[in-house]
Amino acid sequence: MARPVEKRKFIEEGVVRVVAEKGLRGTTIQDIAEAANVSPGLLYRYWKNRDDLAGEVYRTHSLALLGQLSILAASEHDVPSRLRVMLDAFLHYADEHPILLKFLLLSQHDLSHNLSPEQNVHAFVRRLVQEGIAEGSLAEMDVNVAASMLLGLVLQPAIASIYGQVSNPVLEHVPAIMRAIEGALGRRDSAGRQVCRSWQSEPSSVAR
Amino acid sequence: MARPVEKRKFIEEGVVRVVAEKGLRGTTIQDIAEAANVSPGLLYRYWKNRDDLAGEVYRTHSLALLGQLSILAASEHDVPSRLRVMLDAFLHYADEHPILLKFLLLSQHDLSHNLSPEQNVHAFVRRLVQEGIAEGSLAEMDVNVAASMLLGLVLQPAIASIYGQVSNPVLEHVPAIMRAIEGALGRRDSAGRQVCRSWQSEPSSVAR
DNA sequence: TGTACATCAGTGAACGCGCGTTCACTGATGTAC
DNA sequence: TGTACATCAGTGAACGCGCGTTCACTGATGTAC
Repeated sequence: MARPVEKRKFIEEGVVRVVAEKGLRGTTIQDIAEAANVSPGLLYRYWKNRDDLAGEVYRTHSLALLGQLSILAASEHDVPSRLRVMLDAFLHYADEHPILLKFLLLSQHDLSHNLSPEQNVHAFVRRLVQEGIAEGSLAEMDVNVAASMLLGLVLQPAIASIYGQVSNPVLEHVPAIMRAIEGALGRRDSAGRQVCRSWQSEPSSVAR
Repeated sequence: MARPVEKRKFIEEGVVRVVAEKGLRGTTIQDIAEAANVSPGLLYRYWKNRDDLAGEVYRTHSLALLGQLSILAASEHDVPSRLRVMLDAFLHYADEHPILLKFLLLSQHDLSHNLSPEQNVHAFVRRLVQEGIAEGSLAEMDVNVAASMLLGLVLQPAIASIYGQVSNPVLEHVPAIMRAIEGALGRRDSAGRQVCRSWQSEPSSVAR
């Protein structure tokens, strides 16, 4: 047992599982070591302490997810289409990696300081809302309120699915959530009809 | 220093402040004792331990808030009106008791087992959605998904305001959030026009 | 190919601090007579 | 009204367990010659 084995990854995977279950402050070094099948001492070869470990893992997965969503968004040409591909990818992620998502959502308060202000989720969504208002697909309103509502509309169903309050796979609820987003934020004319045609179009390429 | 002083209440208030800041597992008995200006030992006269104390306080405030919202809802005769008075009261609460709300939201994962299943927030909102669909003011859709979206639409702006991402007072955003709720969940006819008139009416009695 | 040594991922016993919890004690107030 | 005693909210020193962290050690693999 030496060079060939990479137990570092076991630890990175273990901490996600334990923290998702017990919360960061509720998990001990022993818990992590046991979950990773590793001696407690090994942790300190790679990280300064538990917060350092959890922070790095949180940062890595957050940026990976946000980066993936950014790339998908960049290939679409209006905000409704971007929202659709991102929603699709996010709920796909929620179905595939429920424990990882639980880790990310539960640890936000303790670990989000590991992300720089520009990497902040709220700021990311706000930029999207600003673009939507500028291009005329979203109704004019307070961008911060709109961003938080959009976030809530997407995150809460994902959270509910983690707690078994919503049926799996969540991916099946994309159409319902997409309609709700359109209704909540989409621009309408004085007769109450939707203004931007791209809300209706089918997804161009759905990642499954 | 004896009978006349009721330090029990200092502790109940102190634990809210500290847990809102550090999270339940991150706060020590010492922290609570200091915040309440009380000796650590006193805690054990009234509660079995920290979780017992926090659980009781969580339960009390959750039920008080939910009870208050229920009473307000009961005096309105359709779901849109009920949603409006509840939204108004909830955001008023968020403005008046931001630390208490932070405590309740942050401790959900650790403490919500202190509420019985019927006292669960998701179940509460789901019942409301079911009524709305039955009376025709809400569009027909999966009640669990609808309940979680409704919750997200309201909770996320409140959370954002706690973190300073949305301007205070949040109460000012009631009209914007109400419009979003209507758009996201309200029933529409085939022409896309709203069906239920009560979405438009002004609040009957706004608690300020 | 064999030998001697270096490297370094990984171990786990040991340490000591910080924390939750206990409990003998204090002293102000209430009460009996 | 005064005295003696009971009550009980509140204290804080002391204890001991559990936890984070350290570090001397192991042994498999790599490398030099």
